[in-house]
Amino acid sequence: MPKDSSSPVSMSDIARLAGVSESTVSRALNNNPLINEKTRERIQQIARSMNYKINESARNLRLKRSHTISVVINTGCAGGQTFSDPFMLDMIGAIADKLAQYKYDLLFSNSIASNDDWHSYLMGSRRADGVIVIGQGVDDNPLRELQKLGDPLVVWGGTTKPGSEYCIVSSDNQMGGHQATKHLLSLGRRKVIFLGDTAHPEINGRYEGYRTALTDTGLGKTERQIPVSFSSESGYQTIIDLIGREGLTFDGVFAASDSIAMGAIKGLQALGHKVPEDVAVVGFDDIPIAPFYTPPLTTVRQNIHRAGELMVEKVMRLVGGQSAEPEVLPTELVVRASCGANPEYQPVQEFFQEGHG
Amino acid sequence: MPKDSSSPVSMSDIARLAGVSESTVSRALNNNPLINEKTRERIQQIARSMNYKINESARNLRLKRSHTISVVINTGCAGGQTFSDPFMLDMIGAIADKLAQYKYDLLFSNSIASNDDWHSYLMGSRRADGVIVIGQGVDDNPLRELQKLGDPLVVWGGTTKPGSEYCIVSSDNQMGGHQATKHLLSLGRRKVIFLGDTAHPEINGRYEGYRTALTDTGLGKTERQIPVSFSSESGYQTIIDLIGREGLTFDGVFAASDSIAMGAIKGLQALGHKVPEDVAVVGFDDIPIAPFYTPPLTTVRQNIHRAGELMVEKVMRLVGGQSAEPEVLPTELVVRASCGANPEYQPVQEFFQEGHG
DNA sequence: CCCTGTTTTACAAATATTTACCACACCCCT
DNA sequence: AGGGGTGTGGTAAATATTTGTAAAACAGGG
Repeated sequence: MPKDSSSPVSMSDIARLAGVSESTVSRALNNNPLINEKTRERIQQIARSMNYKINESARNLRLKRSHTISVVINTGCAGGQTFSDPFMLDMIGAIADKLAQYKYDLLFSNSIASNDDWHSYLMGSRRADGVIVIGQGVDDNPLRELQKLGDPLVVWGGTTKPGSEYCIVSSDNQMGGHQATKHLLSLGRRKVIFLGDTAHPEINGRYEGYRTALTDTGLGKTERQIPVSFSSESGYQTIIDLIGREGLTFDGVFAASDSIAMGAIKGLQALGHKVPEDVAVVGFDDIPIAPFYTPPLTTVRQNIHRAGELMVEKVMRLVGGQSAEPEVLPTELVVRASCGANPEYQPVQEFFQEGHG
Repeated sequence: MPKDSSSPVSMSDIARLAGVSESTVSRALNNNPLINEKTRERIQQIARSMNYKINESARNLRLKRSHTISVVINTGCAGGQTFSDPFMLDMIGAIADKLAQYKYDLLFSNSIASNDDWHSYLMGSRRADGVIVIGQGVDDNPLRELQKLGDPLVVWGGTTKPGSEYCIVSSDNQMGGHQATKHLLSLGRRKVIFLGDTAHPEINGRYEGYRTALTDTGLGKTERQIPVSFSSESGYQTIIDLIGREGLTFDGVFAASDSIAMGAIKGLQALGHKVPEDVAVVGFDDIPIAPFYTPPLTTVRQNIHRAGELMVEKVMRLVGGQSAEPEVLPTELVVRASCGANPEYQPVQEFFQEGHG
């Protein structure tokens, strides 16, 4: 029979049972060398037998910390409605796993508005010791503000803007954009459009890579960027509208995310255009469904797991008063069928190669 | 100029500035009627001007609570690697939004193993006032244990097992399975197989619906269930293996999730079978990508948003010492093209109908 | 002016933990 | 035998808040 739940066991209970003072219990449980090994063992034994669990509120109060990191999804779209991109969940999972290694808690927020006071909301009441923000957003003023106040902050984002000195971890978006676009061009495509909202720094990096690939090939004049938000609907509707207005004026699409790419492909198919024969499409992210789409999606893979780990490591350094440098992760082009390079592609090849991941 | 960050402003600072005692400040900030309206106004004004934020650790310590709810993803697959089903993120988002309304924090856990002591981990150190578990899992002993210890607990799951008295919110999985299967049968399919692991109660409910639909139609003998885990890979591989072994012995597939359904469709296509002509497929969840898959996926929609709201409402009741009843949400069949009923389906129809909802 | 009753505010205890400082005992050396 | 170091463990203060109780201030009626 466990203790009465109305009075959970506290340090003073242990102290009374062990016949020592509370401070001794505290030191014993923290393996403080001031305490004799024998007493320490005895006290820890009593604590175990009473199923004692330290009260984190009290400890955090005394130690002026929270042992918690806030994780914020910051896609810019207010209300937090439409962030169901699978990419996000993978990222949060990776962060959660790594934080658990550090025995830190993960406080999740998604409905934080751009005009809120982020410092007050995330750090002000000492709810968290540090913040990880996923997505740099269109307006990074809240992030700058956080950084200026000295809050430990790591951002998953794009390139550093001038005056933004917070620690950014990101994929090499320019490299990814370049890989994707060069690949399309190398397959003979001559009019490749870019689908994505360049107001987001991470998207803008992909756009830059796209542009340099075009100019490298002497096709700089054919550049065309169309702003699209982060959903499949948006990709679909944009393609329908565009072709409805102008006809099919392009033979390649580089989409800023896999979700957008899939919407775009559906739009092309709806209008009777074949992918990849008429239009080749490349996405970004390599979400889990990508190999199983029709056609299987050629895309740029980001190392989400490593990214999550890195962000946690860096935010822990900042919490500990150390410095943390920005870091850029390489991307990898995954060639499947939607680009036209690999019409025979079947997922099974991939899983044999990778030993089922 | 904000205060020196090394000494955040506390109640005693406000008290000194206002020339009153700390207790008066506390009551004033909590709008306690014991405090004269004029002093209250004055104190709140001072607090605002000093950018005062209450220290939640201290408050929680004093009030013996944490103002936090733990949310656990419990798909049973240890390590927390493969839960990137978009369904999960939608659910967590819905829960987070609703918790924010209550001004409660969301503590996120995913790497909790089945053999851990859930109570210690989630509640023991007073980290959370209650727990929401997403997924009943194959083994619900940890959940029973939590409930027996009196922890406020709400579970997203399937049907109640005998002896499990925790509060369950769920979709009407039997209804959904019945809708899906009956739909396939009404389209003339005569050999429909079920893809999913019935060890999970929620999946088992869908399987029950599938079975009753078959027996209702006199096709009970044709029942066939194949265990598949929660990923597209698994759906794909299962179909490849099955047809490789036995040839195409079925003309319909009801998959326990959209991810599985998409993997299965890809497997069928890989072997040269047409969907929906040769085999009709229906999924479950209506994830955002479903309308944009090829063919657009016929599926059973769950009201995730309402589910998240309900779970939060119920867990708050439990935290407040009230009771909370289980609740079952109706499902809705969404007919697109993968079942063969609606070959002309295009996403745009849907979005016009729903006003881009 | 005093008594009563009401309004307003102060005092102090309580929450569970950590830690700087102090005290006691013991042993060895002188 | 006393002094100084060392190994232990206790005392009390500190963290920021809430709340029961006491007390002061104040008004009104006799």
